[in-house]
Amino acid sequence: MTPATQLDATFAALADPTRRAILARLALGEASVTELAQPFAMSQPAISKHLKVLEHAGLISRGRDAQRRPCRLEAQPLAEATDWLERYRQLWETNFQRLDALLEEMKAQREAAPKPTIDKLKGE
Amino acid sequence: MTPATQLDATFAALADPTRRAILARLALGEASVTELAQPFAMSQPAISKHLKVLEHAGLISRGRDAQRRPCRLEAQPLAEATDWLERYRQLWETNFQRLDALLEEMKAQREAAPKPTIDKLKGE
DNA sequence: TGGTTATATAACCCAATGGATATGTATGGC
DNA sequence: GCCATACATATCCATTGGGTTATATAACCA
Repeated sequence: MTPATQLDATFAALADPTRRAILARLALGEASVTELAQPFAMSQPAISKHLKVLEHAGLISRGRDAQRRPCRLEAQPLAEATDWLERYRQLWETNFQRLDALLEEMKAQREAAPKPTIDKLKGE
Repeated sequence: MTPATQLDATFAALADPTRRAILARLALGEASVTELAQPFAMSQPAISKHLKVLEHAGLISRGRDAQRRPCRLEAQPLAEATDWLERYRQLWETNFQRLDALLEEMKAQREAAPKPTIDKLKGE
């Protein structure tokens, strides 16, 4: 899977509150499908579908214990998603600093050339 | 918007590669719709739709400069998403340590009671 | 005023998603 | 072998999502 596709799958999987709740539950330890389904007002097949999505995204893996198929959290895709977010959050912060610097600069020569764009954006 | 709904919108917005690319571009500084559309083999309305999704998720905001509607990255939802991910990644790590401890314990008394589940999961 | 540029909206298409119910399959206990 | 348990798969349905083209709106320019 290409990195972009992996991120697609990871973020798409995380976009559903049921699936995030399942991951939250799995962060406390492995659990069977029935155990995972219990808190939700939803059919068991619906949960199985969600688990399939999570498994396809690599966010969980599953074992076998008699009839049970215990699910377990896999952290690597979460780490990749975090990395992506962190990277752009940092870029944004530096950009924000640059913007602030720009505003300072403009303030110094305010009368010479008014530029409404930045001021407007800054105010929002 | 409830926190869960906000996370829904944020992760759903991030699940599309075009939208992630737009955010990456905006991390370098604000840009107009046309500028954002230029790198993509996609119609302008398609980009406008993506921007609407990003704006609805609070990931961007928009100003006005004559006909242009400059877009600007908004970092707060990114921060919230990062927080969510970090929280569960950390929980998972502690859980992983507990699992390792459990494996040690089982190893010590291996002959008494074989439990295939954990071994299988560990191997994947 | 009329034209050009930048962007938004409308209407439509098709594929994917999230849910349901019904049924199939695998495993263990008796 | 038979039944129960745990889960998966099949099918269906309504909604959403990402794309298109065509058209409307908004702001500047001559």
